This record gives sequence, C-alpha cells and structure tokens, in this order.
Amino acid sequence: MSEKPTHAIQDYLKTIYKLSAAGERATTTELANLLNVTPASVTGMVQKLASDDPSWVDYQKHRGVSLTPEGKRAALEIIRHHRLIEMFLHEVLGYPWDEVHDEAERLEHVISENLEERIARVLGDPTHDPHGDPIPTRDLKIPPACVTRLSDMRPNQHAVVVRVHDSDSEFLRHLGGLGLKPETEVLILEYSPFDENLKIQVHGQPSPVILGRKITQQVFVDIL
Amino acid sequence: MSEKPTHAIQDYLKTIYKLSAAGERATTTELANLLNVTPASVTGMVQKLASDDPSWVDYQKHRGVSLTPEGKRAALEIIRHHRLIEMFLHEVLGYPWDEVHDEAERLEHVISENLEERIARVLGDPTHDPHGDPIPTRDLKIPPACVTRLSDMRPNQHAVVVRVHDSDSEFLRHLGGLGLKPETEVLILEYSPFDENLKIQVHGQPSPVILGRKITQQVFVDIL
DNA sequence: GATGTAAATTAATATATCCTGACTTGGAAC
DNA sequence: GTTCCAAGTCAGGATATATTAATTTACATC
Repeated sequence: MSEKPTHAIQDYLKTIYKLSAAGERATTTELANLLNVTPASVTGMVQKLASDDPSWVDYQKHRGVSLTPEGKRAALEIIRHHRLIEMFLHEVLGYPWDEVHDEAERLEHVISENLEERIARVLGDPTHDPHGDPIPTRDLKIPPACVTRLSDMRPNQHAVVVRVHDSDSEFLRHLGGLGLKPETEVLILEYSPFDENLKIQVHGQPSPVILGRKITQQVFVDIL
Repeated sequence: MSEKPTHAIQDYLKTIYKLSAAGERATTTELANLLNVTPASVTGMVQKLASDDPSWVDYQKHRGVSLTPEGKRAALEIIRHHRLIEMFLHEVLGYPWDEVHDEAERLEHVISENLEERIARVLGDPTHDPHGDPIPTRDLKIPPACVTRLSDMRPNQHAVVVRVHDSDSEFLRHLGGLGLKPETEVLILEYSPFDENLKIQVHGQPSPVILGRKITQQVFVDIL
C-alpha cells in the first residue's frame, strides 16, 4: 500500500493529470504556471515524485512528466473529491457556482474516504459537478469530457451547454449573467467570420447576445 | 490585521485554550502530551507564538503560557469551526457522534468564514455540538460549560445529561450503547461509597446499569 | 555544423515544523 | 542550605517545500 501523498503532491498530480488529458507529457513551465510556483520548484518536486517508491510520475530530464498508474489513481481520487465537494457546496449549502472552486480546492485534501462516500450518497451519486465536469466514479473511471466548443457552432445549429471552463470566478459570474450554464439550450443565429463573433439566442433569455471567441471557446456543447 | 495562524499554531492555541479553561497557565508537558509532540517542540513553538507580532500567548520561562486576547480570539474561532462542523456532519450527513471529532479536526483548519456562516445558517445557529459542548457565537462569546458530573450525583437525584467528554471514539460508542447522550434523563438508584459505583436508571433503557467512576466522571449533567 | 534563445536544471538558501539528546532550573525533601 | 528529580530549555539537525541566481540543454535557424 502506498503512502498517502502530501497536499502539495496531490496538487502536482492533479495538475499533471489535467495537462496530460490529451496524452502528451506535461512540461515544467506549464506546471509552474498552473501551480503558481517557479519552474525550479517544479523540477525539484517532479524529481522527488519520480524517485518516490512507488513512483508517481515518469520523469525524463528536459522531456516533462507523465503519470504512472499509481499517480493517475491518486490524481483521480483528488479530482473526485474536488468535484463532489463542489456539487455538495452548490446543492446542499447554496453556494453560487462561481464560489465553489476555491473552497473545494482546500477541502479536497482533507476529507476522509468516509466523508467522500457520505457526500456522494447524499447527492445521489452525481455524475457531473456544477460546471459540467464529469465526476470520477467510486472505482475512478471517468467518462471523456465533451470537447465540442460553442465557438465551433454555426448558424441554425441547436445545441445544449454541457460544460463550461471553471476556476475563473469572474468569468463564471459573467456566464451566469448570460444564462449560459449546463443544460441550457442555445440556438446559433449568426456567425461573423472576421472577428469570429457568434450571435446566439440563449433559451430563457429575452434577447439574443453577441459573444466573442474568448467566451465561446470556453463553453462546451452537445449538438441537438 | 493579524496574519492568519498556520494549522499547527491553531492547534496549539486551541489546546492552550482548553488547558487554561480554569484560568491557570498551560504547562509545557501538558501541551506536549495533548499535541503528541515532545516538550522541546512545545518550548520552541510557544517562544515563537510569544514573539510573533501580535503575540498569541504570554510566555514566561518555566511558568507556562496563557493566551493573549488575540490568541483567545483565534482559539475560539477554531473551536467554533470545530463544533459547527461536528454538528453538521452529525445532522446533515448522518455521522454517528463517535466519528465526528476526527473529521472535524482536519476540516476546522480549512473552511472559510463564508462556509462557516453557511453551515451555521443551515443548522439554524446551533448552541451546542453533538457531545453537548457549547458552540462559540458569531462574535465568539461562549457560555460556561456545565461542570456538574454524574459522579457527584447521589441516590434519588434526577438529572439530565447535558455534555459528555468527547475525543475518545471508543468511549463515546460505549456511552451510546448505554443510551447516555445529551438530553437523556437519568435517575440515581444506588451509590456504593467504596468503589464509587453508581447504579442508575437511564430513561428509555430496559434496566438499570452500574457504572464506575471512570465513566461517571466524564458525563456532565443538570440536576432536575 | 555553429549559435542564440527559451526551457529546464542545479546549487545555495529560506521557512515552518518537528525531532533527539544534552543541559539547566525550580522547588520539595531532607 | 544542599541535594535531587521532574519539568523545562537549548542546540543541532531532519524533512518538506519554496525561493533566487547561475548554468546547462535542446533545438530551430542560419
């Protein structure tokens, strides 16, 4: 049985997981940016992660890191904690969706498996968090996240929002104001090829809105 | 504005608070025992606590420590977190009372004031935790805990349990089995002066039980 | 193949917290 | 008043994680 990773290690593993979603290795600088530490700190830590027994990552100098099975397991465990907590804060404690991330970021490291289980039970084993990100199951399987972006839609297409990029509170409040949240339906009215703006009608909103690519790229949809 | 104390400091302050309930200063060795560190570590930490600005404690070599107003404030803040969390785990997530302490011990350090407030709101501003310990109010006032012990009762006295000593999970399960929890009424039937055993009838239980001082001293009551 | 630059690494150091082992102090008992 | 022991303190060092500054590497471009 492997030792429980420290909080810092959990953060590294989670971040490496996110960066290697598409299969490539995570680089030192990318990690440093997302973790808000210097590249030198990342180098030091990933060397440790690789030399721990069992090792959490596969590390090669100047070639970045990827997770070992053990590292992936630990990463998914934390991601499950994070997303269950977000859902719980939203559903049970009435948190607005733009405030859940930061609170979950701290709680995810300290809840027991017992508490994780009770939270999942109370929520009825939810499959997605308030931003639409999939929650790993008890046995740490995770469905592939939807990757179709609102920015890929064209006039007359009809779609439903399934996921929005989280972690920026301000951005989430803005989306909330527009009515753009998971399960909301949208109809594309116009596409402007030069600035890549989209004019869309959000279901339940009084009038259409025009959105730039900065926004539409962060909203993921299923086509209806 | 004072810096937020680290987790370790919060634990020290909380423990000093508990030890100085009666007004005396907490000693190095007592602290070391309760915190599961060596006396030398305590000396090092309390010196730091005293030299921080603002200082958390008043420290005099070989004379132990007491909390400054700032230290007391921080201690009560953590105790409020701890007891609200215990109540929340019990009431909302169905934790048995013997499991809440350890979980709260970790969560108390990471919840935001926002979460504290929402928990209090959902619970309807409870005044006591599941073991009967009083919860400091929002402005950190705390009523004196009841100090009459079941062991002080004598035959024919009728009392109601208001508080039991927490933090030992096994002991709590035992008490639970006996039906001894806050708000339960008891009637003293016999007192045996030599071994200090008490025979009592617990309301709702089929038959009386005989309890030794080790137990009756840890149960606090109001006389009816 | 030489070279410039961005990325990554190393080395030295800082901070927070803990430890062990050696030493000192306070105060009770003679 | 000594003496002695439990309690307390000091010194030195360990671990985890971060920093900055200096150096090295990879690789695209000439």
